[in-house]
Amino acid sequence: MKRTGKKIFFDFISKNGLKRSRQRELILDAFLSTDRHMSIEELYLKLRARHPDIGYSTVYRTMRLLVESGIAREFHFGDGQTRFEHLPGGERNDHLVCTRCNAITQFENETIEKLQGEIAASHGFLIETHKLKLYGLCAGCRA
Amino acid sequence: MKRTGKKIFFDFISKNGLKRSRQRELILDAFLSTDRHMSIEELYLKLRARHPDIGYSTVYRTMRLLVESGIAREFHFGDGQTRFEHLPGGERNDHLVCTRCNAITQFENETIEKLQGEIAASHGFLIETHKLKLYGLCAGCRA
DNA sequence: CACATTATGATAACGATATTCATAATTAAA
DNA sequence: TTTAATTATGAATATCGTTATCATAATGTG
Ligand SMILES: [Mn+2]
Ligand SMILES: [Mn+2]
Ligand SMILES: [Zn+2]
Ligand SMILES: [Zn+2]
Repeated sequence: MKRTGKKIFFDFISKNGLKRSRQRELILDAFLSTDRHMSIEELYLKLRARHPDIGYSTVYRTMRLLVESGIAREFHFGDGQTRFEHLPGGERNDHLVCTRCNAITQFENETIEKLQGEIAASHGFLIETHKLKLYGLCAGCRA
Repeated sequence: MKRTGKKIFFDFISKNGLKRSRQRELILDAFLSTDRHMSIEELYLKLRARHPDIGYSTVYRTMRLLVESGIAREFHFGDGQTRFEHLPGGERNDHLVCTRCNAITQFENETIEKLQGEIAASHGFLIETHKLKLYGLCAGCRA
């Protein structure tokens, strides 16, 4: 039985004495219904199409709550914009980032994960999270 | 016989029809004489102690030139500020970053490097550069 | 030296994000 | 279901790192 993103978020809301709102639910839905790596601006534009009354600030504020509640995670690629991805379904820390078309592909490699742990241990370091980005040209852009 | 950072930079300057200046040399010296990961602000403050006439803009512009000339490299950790490190001595892409005291330790692992290449190849991806950050608590902060 | 060109520093502009504030919506109590 | 306290909202403004503008100064080549 899996706790859906929605449940997690609204549990977080009530646990912290916050209140539900139409906007928060709309933003959450928009975020969950889209593939990873949306920026605030992209979410805002997507929402505004059907709900022109939602404010930019509310998107910012709600995304901050999604991060605090643990169902979203911030990502910083090269451009100035913060992007978000969902955590349910597992952390996605490892990406191929195309420097020409900005395409982003996720990957994961068990051996690398294990080696990261060994390296940290050898420094007495306790890993909380990690990021591995390979920047370059995607197959399409090389052609 | 190694080309010093200074030589590389001023070669770059003349090769591109630019001009030497007292400020550029001071900024370069300040950068080279400090350990990695200085931000613009930190460099500016360090310089201003002895040379109160140097402008913020010039530090920005000069750091951009250092990056273009290949002796410096931008880094974006979590905070809003861009930081720079020297390249002479090899690229340093892999770091342990302490989320409590912000200590940064560099590491490198041959196997991981090799696996990165294999992963990229399997996606038809051409790597230009990469970053691997392990975030967590350093030995000191765990104690 | 002359003079064309680039560099400088102060200031203003910029874009992403955060904060303020008056008003609206939510929630729990009565 | 009303009430009243509390939180949320959207518009506007502020903030912060960074970049652009511009008048003046320094550089360097002939
Ligand atoms: Mn990973
Ligand atoms: Mn590496
Ligand atoms: Zn591409
Ligand atoms: Zn630490």
